[in-house]
Amino acid sequence: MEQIADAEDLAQVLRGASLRVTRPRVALLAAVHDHPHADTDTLIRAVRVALPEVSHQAVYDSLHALTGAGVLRRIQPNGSVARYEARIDDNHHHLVCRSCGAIADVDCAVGDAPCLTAAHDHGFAIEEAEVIYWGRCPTCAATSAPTP
Amino acid sequence: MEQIADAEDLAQVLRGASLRVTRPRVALLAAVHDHPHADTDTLIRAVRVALPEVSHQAVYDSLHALTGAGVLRRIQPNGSVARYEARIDDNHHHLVCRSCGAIADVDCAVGDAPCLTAAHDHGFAIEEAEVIYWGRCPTCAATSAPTP
DNA sequence: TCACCAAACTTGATTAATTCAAGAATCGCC
DNA sequence: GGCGATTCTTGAATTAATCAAGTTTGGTGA
Repeated sequence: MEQIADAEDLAQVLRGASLRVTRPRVALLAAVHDHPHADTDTLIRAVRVALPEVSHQAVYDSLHALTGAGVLRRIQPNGSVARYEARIDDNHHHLVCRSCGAIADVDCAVGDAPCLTAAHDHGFAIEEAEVIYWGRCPTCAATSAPTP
Repeated sequence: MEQIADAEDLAQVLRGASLRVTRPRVALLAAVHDHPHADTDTLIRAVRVALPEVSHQAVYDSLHALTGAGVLRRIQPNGSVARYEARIDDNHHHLVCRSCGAIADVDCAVGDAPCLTAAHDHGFAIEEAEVIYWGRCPTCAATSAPTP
């Protein structure tokens, strides 16, 4: 549970996004940095280590505010609950383990804004491509079970 | 609400996947063919047009069975509920509208099993790549609102 | 430094999607 | 046609997330 960035840095991130700096938000940002790809429940618990009295609603509100401002990114692989990550402005994608649900980051192979060209865009104005690689993490791949 | 494939064809699909052929399952398969990318609630309603007495649980069970057998594919773009599609064995991806949630299919630009090479796989055994293109559908793009 | 006010937070209830569980009905095989 | 396992019905329970009303707090301008 180490603090990767100090409170003042995180406050700057919030100010930079025109968001008010509150204790719950700073604690939440720290929690997301500490627990990449964590779900909401994990984040609530992590925030409460620093601020025991924070309500779950404050965390939900903050997650929405920070996600809306582009400070956090929400991801939600197929049967999973919502998870959040401190979004760096790179264009990275995710590896998800079918067995244990572990998530890892992968840089995009093609470039900075790749995959943005679909074969046939049906008239859609495409803004972003999200890629999820499904497979088995090293630990689960080593386990006997061939395919769960 | 036209039947795209007749009941016997759908029954064959089920038998081919070693699944028992039941009225709810056949009706569900037909419903998924008729309503591509529909959510569970829509499918329950569609199934009940043909079989009014079907329980929601039967639909949930059938969706799990057919998804597990590879006859259907479950997709769930970021804040959306689960949606299902009759999975043809091609490797196609999805266009999702950020405004209205509309989903369209896109063939994969790169080939049959593309994108399967990530820059750095972290030791994962990658089996499949899922791509979601986020943007705005023609209708929503035409609407004044620049970004919702 | 102080006071104000909108934004953010607390508290507590509510919704929506999905799952769990026990017993009845049905499918496929013999 | 009858048997046994699977599937379906019924109804309750869980979980994630949202809604709503009232209180507190951060930031701005006096």
